[in-house]
Amino acid sequence: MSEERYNFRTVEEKWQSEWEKEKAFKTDEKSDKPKYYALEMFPYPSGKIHMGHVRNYAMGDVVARFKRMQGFNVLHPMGWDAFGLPAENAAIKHGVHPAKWTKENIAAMRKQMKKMGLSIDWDREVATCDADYYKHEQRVFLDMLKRGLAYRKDSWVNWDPVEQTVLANEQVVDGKGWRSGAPVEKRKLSQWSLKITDYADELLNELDNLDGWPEKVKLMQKNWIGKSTGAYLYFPIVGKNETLEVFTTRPDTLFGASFCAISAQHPIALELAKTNPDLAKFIKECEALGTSAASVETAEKKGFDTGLKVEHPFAEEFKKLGGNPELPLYVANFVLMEYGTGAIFACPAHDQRDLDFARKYGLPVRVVVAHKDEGEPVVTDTAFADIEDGVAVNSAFLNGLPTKQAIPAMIKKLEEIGRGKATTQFRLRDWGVSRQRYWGCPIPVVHCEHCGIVPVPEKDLPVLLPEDVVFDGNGNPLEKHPTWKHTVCPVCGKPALRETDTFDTFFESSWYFARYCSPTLADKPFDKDIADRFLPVDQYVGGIEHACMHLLYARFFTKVLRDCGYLNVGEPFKGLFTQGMVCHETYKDADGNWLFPGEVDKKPDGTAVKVSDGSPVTVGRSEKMSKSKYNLIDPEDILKNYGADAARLFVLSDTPPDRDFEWTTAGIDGAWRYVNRLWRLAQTCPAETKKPETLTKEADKLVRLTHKTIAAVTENLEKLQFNVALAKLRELTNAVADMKTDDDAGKYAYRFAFESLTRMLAPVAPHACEEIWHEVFGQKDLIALAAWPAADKAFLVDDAVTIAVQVQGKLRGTLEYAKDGDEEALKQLAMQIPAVKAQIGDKPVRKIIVVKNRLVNIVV
RNA sequence: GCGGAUAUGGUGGAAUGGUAGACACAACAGACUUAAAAUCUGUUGAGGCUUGUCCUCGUGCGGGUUCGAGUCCCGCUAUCCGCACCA
Repeated sequence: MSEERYNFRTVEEKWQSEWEKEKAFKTDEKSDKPKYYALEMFPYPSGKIHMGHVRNYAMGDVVARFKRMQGFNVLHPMGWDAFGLPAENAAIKHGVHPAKWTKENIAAMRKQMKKMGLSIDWDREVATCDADYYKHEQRVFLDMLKRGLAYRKDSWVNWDPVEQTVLANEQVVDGKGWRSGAPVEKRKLSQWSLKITDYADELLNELDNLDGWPEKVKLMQKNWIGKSTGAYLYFPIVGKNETLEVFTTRPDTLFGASFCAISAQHPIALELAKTNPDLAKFIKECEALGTSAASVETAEKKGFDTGLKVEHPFAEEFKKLGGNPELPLYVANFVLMEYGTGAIFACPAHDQRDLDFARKYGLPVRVVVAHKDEGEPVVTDTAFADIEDGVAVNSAFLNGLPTKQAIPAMIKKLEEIGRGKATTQFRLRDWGVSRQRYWGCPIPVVHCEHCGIVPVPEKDLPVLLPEDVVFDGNGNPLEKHPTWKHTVCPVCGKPALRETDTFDTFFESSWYFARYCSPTLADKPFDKDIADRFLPVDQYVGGIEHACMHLLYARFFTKVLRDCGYLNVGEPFKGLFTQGMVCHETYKDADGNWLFPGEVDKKPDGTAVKVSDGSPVTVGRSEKMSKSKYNLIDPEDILKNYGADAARLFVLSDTPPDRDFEWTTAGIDGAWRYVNRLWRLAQTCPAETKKPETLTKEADKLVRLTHKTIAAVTENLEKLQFNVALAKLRELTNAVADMKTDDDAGKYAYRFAFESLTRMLAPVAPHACEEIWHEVFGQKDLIALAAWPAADKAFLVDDAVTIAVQVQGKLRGTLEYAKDGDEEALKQLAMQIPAVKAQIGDKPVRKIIVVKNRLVNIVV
């Protein structure tokens, strides 16, 4: 206590080992306290934690510690999303085995995370690449197979013809393989899919019950599921005994049809390409875009006229309206095979994409929807796609019908003549879980020539990954393994082949939150009773980038687990919070090369120079920290030089947690100074003083402020408004520092306020607060397990309030007035303010609006 | 392209439709010091003059609703996130 400077290194180390020794954060499954499950999205073990992790885990840890102090039995676990591509890339590049690479990365990251002082029950740690973990999901997969939820389906993949390997979307750069540089091809593979679409309605409907989720995420999931009602339409192909089936949400625009278009992967296109080399070439061109929807839809719209014609379902009427009932059929690069039927009919006047395409290829544009008030639109470069205020025109039997009635009217007519039928379509597609990769969970089935696909019997689980594999960047290492895939059929006993695909890593992350409930249970994924007690997760914290895929897959998986009898809950995450990214300024030297922050010396005027030679540096805007832009700050350095408390304080201060956060040196310096200031205030904290009969005015003010701060901070933390909570705590800190301690009232108030402050800061800066708790307040037990302070309501309201006085809604003065005081007298007082009088002048007062205890507004 | 979000001083941001700028950073001035660091005190949205308990303007841009709009509504612009094999 004699040290002037706070030594965070010894203090942080001391309490971290103390917490570990005491098993302070171990979750007692038998506790009768109410449970609280706090969870952050588990990390991929890349080898080092980054600032995004620091921000994420700081938030989750504050929630966990806050709830623990509020008396909850908190479950706060951590683990590793340990399968995935980077380990395999490292194996190809550096020759290190994925298992070894992953294990070492986990050890390094665990060490860093422990230095953050997170209140985690490390006894529950899981790594998804352990057979003890993945064997359970093999069993769940067999359940899915039994229930018909897992099935084989042809899917398109990016194929690198040089590496003979399937590429991930991120491995396709400008239509070429990132290592080989060869133009990618699309290949159709028979792969495992899960019927998430069976659950589409439930996934959609239950969003309404997820009150603890941000509206934006629920909206994104709703749009991702994309339930839309519309119709299938049938267009006979002229001169052939075939019919083109299309899906549309706007059958009411059928009389505006201009052409039909099919995807480059549509069976008709593939068939025609066999005898048409130009079309084959065009399809190749489309394939070079890869399989990602974004690249397909942002590419310049291109088409290829197949020469085929399709017949309009209402050929007679269409002819009478001046249309040519034989519509050209194009292959178009923007039509997705995965959605609907892979074929569309195009109405350029009322769909922007169709219009762009029609203009390019000189196809007709027929207006068939008018605005109900403004009449027929003039379509030049902008399609009129409004459905709220549209009315059908130039459309035979639909004329005059508002769009919303025209749609069902058209469907009814189509059904009558057998040229279409109503349907509900989901944008959501079944979840393709097959990956042609080594570093993943083996899919537990056997392909037998005689018996077909045979599940591996439960007694033979787990199907283990072989360790002796070769990584040369060519093909799937599992497929190429000399012996591994050769086995015998569990049914007939004849030689058979193992499935060499592994699971998508989203499979592991879809149920890890349940595994934490029973992390070491050998014969089952988790104990049903314990899972039912601790699930759903009360507060889940992670990045917004997972809004659709991970969060939807986890919801789906939970429902499947429920239906297979593993647990009773149907939704995994009761509360969800999505934090923003961590950003930093970017720097480039005169030659345009990126520079690390450490290579740059910033001047007070905002300009910057290179440390090495003083040459000028261009300061770019703040962007998401990334390796490619060199704008990284290593948490390791920060923890070493400033300590965990300062780092945690900084990432939670100033910026709302859901927004992007800008890392600055000034900011971390400021947080570090605050920890030191707290320490100095601790040094001057008076010894325990009996509460005097009456408090001085100043002491009373501080006590009141303390209670108000407790109330505000409690509310802010419940809402995860860490930045606002910390601002309030700063205010209280300033008030404590201003408190004179030359009388007993002052001594009492100081100590009371400072003790409350210490408790409230404990979740954010746990080490410093623990030290103060023991050294200044002489406590024997941990502050981590102490009680959260309670605000006394009697101190929350003041006798006098400040009333704003406005004229015409503009502030002209303020008044101190008794709380809930007489309104008539208040009005008179307000009128007496000179500035108010001056504003009113000789204008008559029309009315006076009084908002109780807040303001008076005089309208003249 | 489609879907989702964001925009307030020099900077990060605060603000149940009711006193815009809390809290912090930076900057400037002062105290302490041989000096620096640290610390403490003060000033700090812009403009104006009559320097006041003053006036005008001000929350990305253009409109609207209201006694009153950063907040609600309509239309833009810019930036960010996701788009199904990165996790």
